[in-house]
Amino acid sequence: MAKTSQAAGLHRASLDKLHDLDAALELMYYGWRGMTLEADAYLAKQGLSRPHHRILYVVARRPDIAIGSLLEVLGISKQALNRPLNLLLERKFVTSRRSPEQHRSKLLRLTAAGQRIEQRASDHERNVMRQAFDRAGASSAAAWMAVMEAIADHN
Amino acid sequence: MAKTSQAAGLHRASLDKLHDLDAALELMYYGWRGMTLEADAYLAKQGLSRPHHRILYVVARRPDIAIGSLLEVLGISKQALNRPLNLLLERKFVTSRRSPEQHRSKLLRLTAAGQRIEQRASDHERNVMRQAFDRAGASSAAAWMAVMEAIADHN
DNA sequence: AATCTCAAGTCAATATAGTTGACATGAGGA
DNA sequence: TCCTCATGTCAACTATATTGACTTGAGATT
Repeated sequence: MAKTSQAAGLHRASLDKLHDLDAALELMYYGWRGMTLEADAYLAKQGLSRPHHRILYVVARRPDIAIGSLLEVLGISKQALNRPLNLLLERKFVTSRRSPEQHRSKLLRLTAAGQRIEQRASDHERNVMRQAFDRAGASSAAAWMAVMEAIADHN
Repeated sequence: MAKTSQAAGLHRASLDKLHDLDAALELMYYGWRGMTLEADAYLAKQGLSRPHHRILYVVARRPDIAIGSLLEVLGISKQALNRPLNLLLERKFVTSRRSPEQHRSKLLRLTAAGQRIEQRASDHERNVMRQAFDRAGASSAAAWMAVMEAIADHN
C-alpha cells in the first residue's frame, strides 16, 4: 500500500463479532459512507459540502420555504445555517425574496444552477441506492424501507 | 413549540418527493440518526463522543491491536486519533503495552471499565436494530442486510 | 407616534473532529 | 554506527457545529 494519504480510505474492516447484531451496526456505518461517498466527492469539486447539499435538497422540495422553517427541517441553529446559506446565495444557487403578505419572512428558492447542483449531487446517492436495490431485488428493497422506517421512527 | 433549544430535534420532515428514490435517501439519513441518537446521548453523559466509541468498538473486537492497525481500520490520521485515544488511556478505559516480540508497536486492550462503556454504548445501537428487525420480521432483516451490503460495497 | 413582537442577521467565544507538515523518540536490524 | 520504522507530539489550519448576546427591519398594537 504505497504512500497515498495518512488517512487511508477505510475499506470495510473485518472485525470479530462479539454480538449477534454487530454486523448490522457495521453495515449501517459503511452503508451511510457508501451512499454519501461519491456525492461528497462531487460536492467537494464544486467547493461545497454536505451541509450545502442538505440545504439545496430541502429547498428543492419546498420552494418558497422561509428561513425559520428551513432551520426546523434541518435541525440546526441559525448561526450554523448562516455560512453555508450565504455561500449558496452569493454563488446564486439560491435566491431569497420577501413574502408578498408576510414581509417578515424570506422565501428561498433554487436557481437553475442550484437545481442542477442539487440534482447531480442527489443523483450520485440515488444511483448507489438504485444499484443496491437492483442487485437485491424489489421485495428486498421494500423490506429495506420497512426496516429503515422502524429505525428512523424508533421511540 | 416552547423555548427548548435553538437547534430543534429534527423529526423526519415531510418533503415533496422529486424522484423515485428520494424516500430511500431520507430513510438512510434518518435511519443513521435514529440508530446513533441514544448511543450518542449515553456517550455524552460519560464525557465521550462517537470517535471514542469507534475506538472502543474496534479495540473490543481486536484485542492487542497495534496503533498503526487501529489507524487503518478507523481510516483517520494518527493526529486525529491522538486526542480521543489519550483520553481513553487517561481515563483507564484502554491500556497499552509493548508487544513481547515486536517491541516497536504498542498493543491496545480495553480495561473492564472500557468494556462496560463499549458494551453499553453499542447496546443502545443494537437495541434500535433489534426492535426494527423484530417489527419487520426475520426475512426483512436478511433483506436489509443484503441491501446494505450492496450499498457498502458499491464499486 | 411610540412601542412591542418577531423573523432574520450578525458577532464573539467555544467545542469537536478532522486535516497536513514537521519533527522527536525509542527499539531493532544491517 | 547508522538506518528504518512505529509511535508520539507540536503547530497551524479547516469545517461544522454549539450558546449567548445583540442588532435590524417590518408589522402589529396601544
